[in-house]
Amino acid sequence: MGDKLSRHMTNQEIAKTLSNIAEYLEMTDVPFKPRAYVRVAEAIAAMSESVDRLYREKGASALRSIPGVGASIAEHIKELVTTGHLAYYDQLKKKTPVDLETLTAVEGLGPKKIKVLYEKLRVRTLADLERVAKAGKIKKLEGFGEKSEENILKGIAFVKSSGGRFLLGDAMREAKQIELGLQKIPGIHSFDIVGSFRRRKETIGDIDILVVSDRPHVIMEAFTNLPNVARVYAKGDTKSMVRLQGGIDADLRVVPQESYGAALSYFTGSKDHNIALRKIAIEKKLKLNEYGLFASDKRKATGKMIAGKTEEEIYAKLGLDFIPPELREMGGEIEAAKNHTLPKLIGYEDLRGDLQTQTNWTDGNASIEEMAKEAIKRGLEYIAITDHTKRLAMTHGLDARRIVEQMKEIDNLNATSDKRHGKGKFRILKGTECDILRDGSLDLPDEILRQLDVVGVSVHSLFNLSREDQTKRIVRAMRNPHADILFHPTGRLIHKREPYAVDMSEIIDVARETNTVLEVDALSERLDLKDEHIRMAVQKGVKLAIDSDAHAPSQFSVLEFGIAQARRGWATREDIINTFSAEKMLSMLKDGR
DNA sequence: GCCGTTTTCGGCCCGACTGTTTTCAGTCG
Repeated sequence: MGDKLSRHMTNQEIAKTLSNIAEYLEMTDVPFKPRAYVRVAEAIAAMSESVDRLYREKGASALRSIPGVGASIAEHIKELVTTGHLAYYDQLKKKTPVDLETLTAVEGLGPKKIKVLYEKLRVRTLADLERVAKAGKIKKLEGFGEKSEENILKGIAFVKSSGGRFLLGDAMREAKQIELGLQKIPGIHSFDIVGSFRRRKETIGDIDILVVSDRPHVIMEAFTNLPNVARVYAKGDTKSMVRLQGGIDADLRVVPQESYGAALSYFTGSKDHNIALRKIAIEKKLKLNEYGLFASDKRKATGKMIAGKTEEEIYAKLGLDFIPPELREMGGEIEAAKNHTLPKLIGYEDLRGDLQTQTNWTDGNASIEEMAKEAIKRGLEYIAITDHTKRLAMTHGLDARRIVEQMKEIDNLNATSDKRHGKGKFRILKGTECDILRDGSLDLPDEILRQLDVVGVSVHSLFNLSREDQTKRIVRAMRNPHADILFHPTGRLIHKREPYAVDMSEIIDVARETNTVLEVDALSERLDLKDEHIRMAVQKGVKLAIDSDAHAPSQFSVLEFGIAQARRGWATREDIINTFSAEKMLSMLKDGR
């Protein structure tokens, strides 16, 4: 237990505490303070180096180098990482002891309304909220009404429907922690995260881990004592189950080397995919389970083992091409594997550029140059700078005058980097994330759009137009001769907001007709397009782009989620325009320069 | 609470939309 008390605090945890403080301060109506906390929370969440470590190694003064951190927030962070608590925060919590995170997850509920609900109706949890809403007590409150109560009930239903599932990105962070913890243990031959995580589903119920080792006891001991384990449900000889600090459950199983492939396949699923594999085995007079592929022998419990060490040999013995985990969802992959018609999926190393990034010209937190440097570090050849436009006032969106200025800066940066690296090394592309206005017109004039390399268009307002109006609006934007890419086409936020009502098959048809690229926004709360829409687009020959939507250098890492999503949509390298060189990619866009 | 080619105070990304109102507060982006 000793090392659990002094365990390091992650940036996410610090950021969450600070943003909760901001919400509590909103309740008290103090001006500007909340913004100060939110600003720091965002900066910390986007940092790649650990704030905890920064403090431990360089002291409190180093904390001041984080943008937005002054004397008092530095003190708070210090207290938080050294004691695990923050008295100031505890005080605020005590005053309004509500489950902020779940209540704010309800669309339309913010700190002010939560405060009223607590003070008038003692609402602390989602269950309390549902009870008073159903009892018709909310509509009687001042400032609320019939409609608010209805919307709250709808919001509760949506929050509940996420049913304890976690975003792939959050699961990935936890998985990496576990991997780091286990890496140090001697006797681990291999370590895989299996289940829906390995299939890269957009949300994950729990983290299933498969370890090959001859020393299962050591593994069990080490796993259940990892610093980010909050509680242990079960600890056996070959299987343990725990709850992690972040709230996700994780199961770990140890298998022997000879069963590795069979176990990998079995625990990766999907369940229906496994059933289909077992049926094929039975047709071939074989038996498949988590220990291997066996000759069925009616007299004995198990016959001779035919395969099991690797997944590849199991698929081969069943007469199937290897099926990548992302496709194991019973979407026709078995037939395709039988007929040797599986697509050659885009690979995790195939992206050469990123076509949506924001900078400190609007709501990003790094300069164009810093974003470019990080992209270079990650092996990309180009990025498009696509800051917001003026309609998105909150981001200080660019108008025609400022975007012209930005273009000049990009020209300068490209020119100086040409001198440093030689021509054709890395290219910063001029772009925009141009708002689609109510009527489908765009937030920048055509003569500006014409000068940009990459024009992304997207919806950030009026999410509740009718399906017909929303579709019409987006289609009109796509028909603009300069609109190259439709960014995050459905606007959904997983667990937070439904996609807006829009006819995706019409959008895909219009994309095809107008040569508009559809984006796969890789942010793990967006993953927009969804896998099924990617597949529809690919089938119709519509081109896609996989973008990070990065607002900070560390956020390029989400690209892997976008690639995963594209793979789940059966996309190949050729379907994705930013797998090509900058020149080739640009030639594929509408203006085709 | 933070910050400064506007340094020790006085500003702080702010407009659109919704549902409540009957002139506005809260939320979202």
